[in-house]
Amino acid sequence: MPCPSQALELENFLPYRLSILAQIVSESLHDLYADPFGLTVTQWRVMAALGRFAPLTASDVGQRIVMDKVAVSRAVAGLRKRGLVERATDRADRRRASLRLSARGRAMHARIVPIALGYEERLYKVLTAEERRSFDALTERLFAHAKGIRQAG
Amino acid sequence: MPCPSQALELENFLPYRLSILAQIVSESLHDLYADPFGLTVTQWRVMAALGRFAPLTASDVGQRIVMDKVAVSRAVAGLRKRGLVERATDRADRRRASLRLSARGRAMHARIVPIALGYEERLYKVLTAEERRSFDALTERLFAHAKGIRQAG
DNA sequence: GCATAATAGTTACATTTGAAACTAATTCAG
DNA sequence: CTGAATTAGTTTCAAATGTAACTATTATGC
Repeated sequence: MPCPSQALELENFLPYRLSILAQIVSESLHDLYADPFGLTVTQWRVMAALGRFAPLTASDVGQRIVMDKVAVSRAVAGLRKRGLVERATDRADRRRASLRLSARGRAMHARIVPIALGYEERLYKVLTAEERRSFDALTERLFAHAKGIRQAG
Repeated sequence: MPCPSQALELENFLPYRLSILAQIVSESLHDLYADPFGLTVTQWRVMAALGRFAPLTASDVGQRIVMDKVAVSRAVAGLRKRGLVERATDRADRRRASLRLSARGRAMHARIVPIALGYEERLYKVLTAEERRSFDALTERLFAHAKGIRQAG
């Protein structure tokens, strides 16, 4: 074998494995809230961010959920049209506007959260408590490291 | 507290964490091959599948890389236009066509594989060998379980 | 102060993606 | 056999997405 550069075994290749795992989890969860609540994945994430940290500006939301400002803007537009999110222009800096869930938005959020946590719990059932902690710690480290690598180039 | 349904802490929520981890890893890798080779993520995955398992039909490819047939069809069309993939209609069943990398495709594949494996190795450096095995085993179990949950409904 | 640059957010356009309809070939039921 | 049902793969049309341009407002340099 002249050039024994290892073969790429797709099924064992970390980026690929992470991608399909994240995909099936995200789609499974979406199956649970898409139909009853009519939310896209991005809309739900914006609601989740506001449910936890409101009030936030659109930029804050984007930072929290790692989503660019255009995507946030569109998700918020859709949520406002349905009366789920309220916006208040900042008096001091009128470029900014703080966002928060409306009463309706909070009510919907409160109904989705147990569904989301229930799914997560169901998923975690395949791991022991210790494995679960271990997995969380490992993903955390991988994430931090991946960010570092990316910036370093 | 009347309804103590735990709060959803987005930053600790498994589906969310997996999603952003997979995203940054996939994008980082894409940064490495997009510019020099002009491939999309889906095109690269098709090449990787063919590089490892050819010949495959389009359906086979879709199964391997968890991608629907429309996406495979489009990726293959692009790769064929660039002379990276060859198609041969099956004599026995003329609906099918087996796909494989062309000589050019193999050459490009051979140049990308070390880059991809190098990135993976770099990413894994933040884990010990044992942590790495552990992480692989845990993702494998989570993936199998997520598939099971999804089908069960 | 006033022109310039920077920031928050939206809009417009082009590309990508996904769902459904479609074509072509094969299988199956009677 | 013959017509309905299946399967492989492509095309079509609508929706989602990303990039870049744009508006409005605030900060900065001189």
